Amino acid sequence: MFLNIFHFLIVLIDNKLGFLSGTGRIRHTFYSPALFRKMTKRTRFAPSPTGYLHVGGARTALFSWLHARKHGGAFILRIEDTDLERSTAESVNAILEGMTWLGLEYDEGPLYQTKRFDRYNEVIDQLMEQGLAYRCDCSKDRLDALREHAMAHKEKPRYDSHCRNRNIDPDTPHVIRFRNPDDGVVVVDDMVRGRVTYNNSELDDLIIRRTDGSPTYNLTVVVDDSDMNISDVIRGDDHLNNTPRQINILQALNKEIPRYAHLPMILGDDGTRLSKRHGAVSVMQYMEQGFLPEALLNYLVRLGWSHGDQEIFSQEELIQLFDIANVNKSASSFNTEKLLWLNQHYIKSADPYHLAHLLSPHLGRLAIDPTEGPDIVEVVKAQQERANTLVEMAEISEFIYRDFDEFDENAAKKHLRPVARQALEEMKKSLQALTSWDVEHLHDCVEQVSTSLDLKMGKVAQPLRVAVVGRAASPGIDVTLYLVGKEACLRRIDKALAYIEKREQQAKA
RNA sequence: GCUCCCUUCGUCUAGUGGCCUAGGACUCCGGCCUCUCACGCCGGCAACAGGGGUUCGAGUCCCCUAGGGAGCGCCA
Repeated sequence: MFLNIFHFLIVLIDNKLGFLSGTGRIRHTFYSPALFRKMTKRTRFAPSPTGYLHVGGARTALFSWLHARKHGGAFILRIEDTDLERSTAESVNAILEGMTWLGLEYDEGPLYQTKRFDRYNEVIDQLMEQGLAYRCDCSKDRLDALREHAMAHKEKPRYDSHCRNRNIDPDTPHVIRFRNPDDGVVVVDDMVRGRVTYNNSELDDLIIRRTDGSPTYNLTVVVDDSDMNISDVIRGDDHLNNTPRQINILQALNKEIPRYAHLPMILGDDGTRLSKRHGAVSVMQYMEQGFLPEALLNYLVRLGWSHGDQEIFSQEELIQLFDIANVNKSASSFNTEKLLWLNQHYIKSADPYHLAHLLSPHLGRLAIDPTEGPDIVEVVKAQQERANTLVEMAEISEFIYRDFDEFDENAAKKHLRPVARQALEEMKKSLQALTSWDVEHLHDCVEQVSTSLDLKMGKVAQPLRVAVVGRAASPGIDVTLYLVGKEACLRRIDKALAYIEKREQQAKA
């Protein structure tokens, strides 16, 4: 019953997302001739929907996607949801959202494993018939005892094949185990790790069907990769040790062995395993924090991969230059500082119109309505070189849209002093008289006041800046005045003059 | 514990036996530019985990040690 409800939900989500996301749902049915499939590279990303898309998963997806794109192949998304307890529809949603934001479009999928139980059972039955799998009714207690005993004797815990020839009654509760070869070796010829050899004596008879009848990971992965004609399996290196078992199952099934590439993991900035305490781990958190997808992608691709000394890559360059063979073997630590630098780079070089579109929601979060102010594109142009993130850009642009409450203490102390009063008063007069409020005239205006008072431009511009912005940093003074607008400028200069006045009174008292 | 994997500046990396006096990037520190903040430009600090071999020659090949990671589930 639970299973059925679950299926129903998945189908619902599937349909809904297809409608919502729009991307990545093109089905390349023309690939169907099996022969043609074998000739083209087919990669997949196969997350289990038990949480959001984190940066490690995103990089795995990226490498897989690049490998497929580079070779003109197909990139397939498969949802590994056989763990009915932990899989959720929200997670599926979050993963698809993350991939869409990053622009990792898939050619086929999302395919759900929960929809393929019949096929897994078919394969398991086939293995049973061929004597390559068997029923086992060993109790949890027995298995635990086995494990404890092995550990105590400094051995690797292995199932002892106790039920191999016991012919257990199909009607009693049981699991099904794969009969692993007893001797010989399995060689994994990995595209990044090189040749890794395992002794079959290290492996045991793993469970492929649970007591409740559901198939387990190592079986489903093998069946799916094979059925979907995956030519290159690119995944995290936590799966390296599963690979020999999977190869053995594939061989028992008489199926072709795909090429493997096991990617090193991504660690937090302190060198320990990435977790929530490292701040942002979900790719959507990066969106919320004002990162551009191209920056995150560029950062992620350089984690473990390089092309000489090149740091900046366009998507086209990546597809052209990426080579899975150049991927490092060792784990790397996530460094937010460098990501910020890349983000700034992409903000700097982005099209202002495009950026304006992305900035709007971040202004919205500060309860600013971008239409109640100057052209947002002008704001973006003015701030493009001084923001590391869109969040920062919104924050440093707040003064354009509304009056600040207090002057920044240090800035006011330094620039809003009695000596600045004359400059501010002159500026006020001059601005009041100005008929065309544009950058050029505003620039002339500040310059003229400086000259007439025989002051360096900084002596006028800085007090003026603090008066109008509230703090000591902003775009060029002319652009700043222009964006704030005449009315607000005059109002704020008055406020600054009042501040100076008050300060003078206090000094006397 | 056992099996497998990994190890170049703080971080990401270049390096495929002589091009290495170990290069680039981020960070940091100086300086220039400048109306501020940024941007940009110039300069600086900083690494081959340790020990044995092989070789005329080792960051690069081999072995050992140390450190780190993963797997050893009726999780994926």
